[in-house]
Amino acid sequence: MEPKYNPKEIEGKIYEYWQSEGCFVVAPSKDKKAFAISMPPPNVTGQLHMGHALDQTLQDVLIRAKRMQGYAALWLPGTDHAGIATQIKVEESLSEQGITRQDLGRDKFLDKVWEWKEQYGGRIMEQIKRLGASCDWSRLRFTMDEGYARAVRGVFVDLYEQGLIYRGNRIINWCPKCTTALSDTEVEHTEKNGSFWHIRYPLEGGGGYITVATTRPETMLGDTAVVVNPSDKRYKRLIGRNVIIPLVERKIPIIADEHADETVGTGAVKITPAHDPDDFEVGLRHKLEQICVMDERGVINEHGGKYRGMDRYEARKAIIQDLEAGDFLVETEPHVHNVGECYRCGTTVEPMVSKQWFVSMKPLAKEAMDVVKSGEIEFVPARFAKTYLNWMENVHDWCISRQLWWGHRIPAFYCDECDEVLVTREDITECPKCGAKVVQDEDVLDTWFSSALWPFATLGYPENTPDLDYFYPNDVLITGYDIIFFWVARMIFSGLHHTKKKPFSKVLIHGIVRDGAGQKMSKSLGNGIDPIDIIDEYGADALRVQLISGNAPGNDMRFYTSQTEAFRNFANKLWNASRFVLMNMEKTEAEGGGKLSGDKLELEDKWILTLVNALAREVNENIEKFELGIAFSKIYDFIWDEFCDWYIEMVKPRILQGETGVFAVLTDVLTSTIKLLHPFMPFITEEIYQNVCVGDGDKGKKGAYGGSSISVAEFPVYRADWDFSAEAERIEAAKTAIRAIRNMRAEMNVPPSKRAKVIVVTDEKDVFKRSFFEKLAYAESVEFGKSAPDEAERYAGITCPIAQIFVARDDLADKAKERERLVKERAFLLSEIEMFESKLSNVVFMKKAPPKVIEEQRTKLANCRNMLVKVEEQLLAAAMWGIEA
RNA sequence: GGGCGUUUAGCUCAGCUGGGAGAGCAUCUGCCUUACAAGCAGAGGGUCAUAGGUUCGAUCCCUAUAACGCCCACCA
Repeated sequence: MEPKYNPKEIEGKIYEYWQSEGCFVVAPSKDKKAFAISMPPPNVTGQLHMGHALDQTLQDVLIRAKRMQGYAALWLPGTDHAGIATQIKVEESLSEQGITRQDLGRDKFLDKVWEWKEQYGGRIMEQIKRLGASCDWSRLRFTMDEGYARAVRGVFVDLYEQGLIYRGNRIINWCPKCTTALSDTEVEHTEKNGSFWHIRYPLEGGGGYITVATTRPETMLGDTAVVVNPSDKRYKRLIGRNVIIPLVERKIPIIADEHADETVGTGAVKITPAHDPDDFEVGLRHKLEQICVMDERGVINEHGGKYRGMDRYEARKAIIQDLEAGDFLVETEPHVHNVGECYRCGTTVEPMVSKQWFVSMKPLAKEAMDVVKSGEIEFVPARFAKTYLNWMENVHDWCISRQLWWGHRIPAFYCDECDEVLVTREDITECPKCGAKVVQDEDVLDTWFSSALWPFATLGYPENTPDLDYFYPNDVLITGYDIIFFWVARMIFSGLHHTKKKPFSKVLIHGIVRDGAGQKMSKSLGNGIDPIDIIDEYGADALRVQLISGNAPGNDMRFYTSQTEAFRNFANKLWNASRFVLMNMEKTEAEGGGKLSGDKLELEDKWILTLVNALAREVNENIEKFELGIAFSKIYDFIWDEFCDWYIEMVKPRILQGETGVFAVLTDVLTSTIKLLHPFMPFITEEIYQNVCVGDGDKGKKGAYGGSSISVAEFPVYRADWDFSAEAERIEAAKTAIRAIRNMRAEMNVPPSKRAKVIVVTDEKDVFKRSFFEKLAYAESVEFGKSAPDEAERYAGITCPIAQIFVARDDLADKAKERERLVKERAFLLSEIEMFESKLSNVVFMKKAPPKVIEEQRTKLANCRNMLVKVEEQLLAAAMWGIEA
């Protein structure tokens, strides 16, 4: 093993080893319980970003832990065709050659997209492998592969036949750049500074004006009414009269509707049913005409008179100029309002009436809410259930048709002759009713319509396959809070409706990864950090644990490479500890991994075994609660602080003396520890396992990846027979003593090279081993005594729980510093004592506090008092030998 | 207009169901102590946002306030 851990050298070959051993391939098994996670499918042509890395890591930690715990653990990977995103990408690349998709035509364009998919489709999966993801790659799926497409089509037909999918002319969000309809979730709202234009609409036949206010004057081209509130006294007499739209010169009525709010604007609202969701509703109530004034690119159409051919913003400018010129513009008021933007391209969305396909949400939403309310599906952290329910409560019908070419084509066929609409599982060419030719709907389905089926369509649905039976419902879904509505919600109602089962039991939600300045990482800002670069430099393990550490569930986190470095260092620490064990084992030809027998164990062995044992228990508990970061930090602390800094140092003298039995403990502890760590840091733990952990299970040849992998080893659990709490406490006392000596020496600036005689006064000699002080506390020699040494002035005294330590101070330090230390110590003890005393003399505390707490306080008080006595003795002695106290 | 989150050491953040606050980085001091300088040993640094309340006891529970951030919503 090299002195420095070099992840780059080993990660690739380890991943290959796992794959060749088939460590991640899983099948239904009678002997095992299933545990299944479906990977949120990334965009097929996308590239790995930090958000994925976080998401993948969480899933991998869980699935690896479950695999080791003996579950048939399935992590099913796959990619999403990502309709708009992919189509835009391919169109962009074509436009570099000056080609549009229309030039190519639908079929040829789709060929190009498939080519594109073939070219880039494997990229992100390869990147996910770099992270160490333990997916069952034999089950890789794609949302447009053959079986999946059948599932999607079947579901569409089912919903249609059940009356839950309908086609209708309704107002939808339209992206003029992507030239497609969008669902509500695909629109992002941003606050923008705009204007509120007050415009005079002259009354028909003269007699004045009614002033309306609007933020989008260009829509006046499609106005079909002005509404006022029926109780608005200002306008009561005008209800029923007509106004003439300025510039347009069209006559429209003034009507009464509650929609108008007296307190907003002028209290009179112009109504454009074809271009505003509110107005659309008003229009329906009053049977108003819908005049669509824009084409699919947001350009004014033939209904716009002289403005025809202008882009919507050009038209707005021109209209305002003309209004001003015609003295129709009363006022221009600055106004902040929310503008909807396309989540893919950022273009301002245009509400438009259009014929689209919709999923009827109300009937589906009820069950989807019940299952969360009852706790059958549990969100972690729980607060996201509220977010989910709130959304589901107010959900609108879901517009699922997209005017794109890349995606699942809507399986609806229209008859040329009899206008029959046919929604079918198989393609048809002629109308079964009249025999005329039929044409298929041009549109495709919302990508999210197909990804909503992911947990079951990937397992064979609609066929009732053994896989579906065994791995469905999934156990956990892991994803970011930003796609709860897009995906999680839709999977829940889709799963419930189509399979009659919930798709998963728990939803683990995480936040997003931001850059060091707290900014969202994005391509346009150029502040993204490429996970692959990080892996290249620091290793996948370091990246993984960084991503799951130091942040509360569901919260966002910031990414600092200084953190990655810290975890890289941790990997190196573990590496070197393992190297130490291995090197010494080879040197002494000791056998590791032998059976541990309790009667041969030293105190410190029992101590460390007790700690690993407790660690195993806690890590299991934390993982069960999805507290992965907490679990990891416990392992981290154990390895670095307890195992490396204390245990290994404690046993070094034994190794030097040629004791070989200690290697059984060393390898046992190391093996348990790296098993616990493996889900978090899979690569380094495998490498160590293969090199050091001889004798574990059916391990093959050392260093050759010959035998079984740690990834399928048994996960450590708590064992009552390895719990030596009493002995462990003794070692803590020894540690305290050693720390106290170090502390004193440091305060007096004594270099480690200056060794000093140590006298230990204690009743428990075996706790305070000579070698501990020699190795860990720079002792020159160690003596045990029954009481303080005679020439007290030649020693610095340190008071600890079950011992008093005297360090020969002849050459160590000046007396003034020593006195200072004692005085400080005394002051500290006095303040502690005062605090405990006041607590214990509080009658209400004594009456109400739990006995355990009272006992604790008492013990602490007693300890402090004992120590105070010793400290004062020393101060007294100091006074006797002439140091002012 | 609703809902949610955050506020803890110089920086970034932990702190699981209340019993006197931790990590990493940074800073300071001393060490190349044969696993590791990507290291070892020590140190400094916090009235846990503010004001009330519950409690024997509050960083933790309740109420209000402030600042910042996020999500949802058809206010022209």
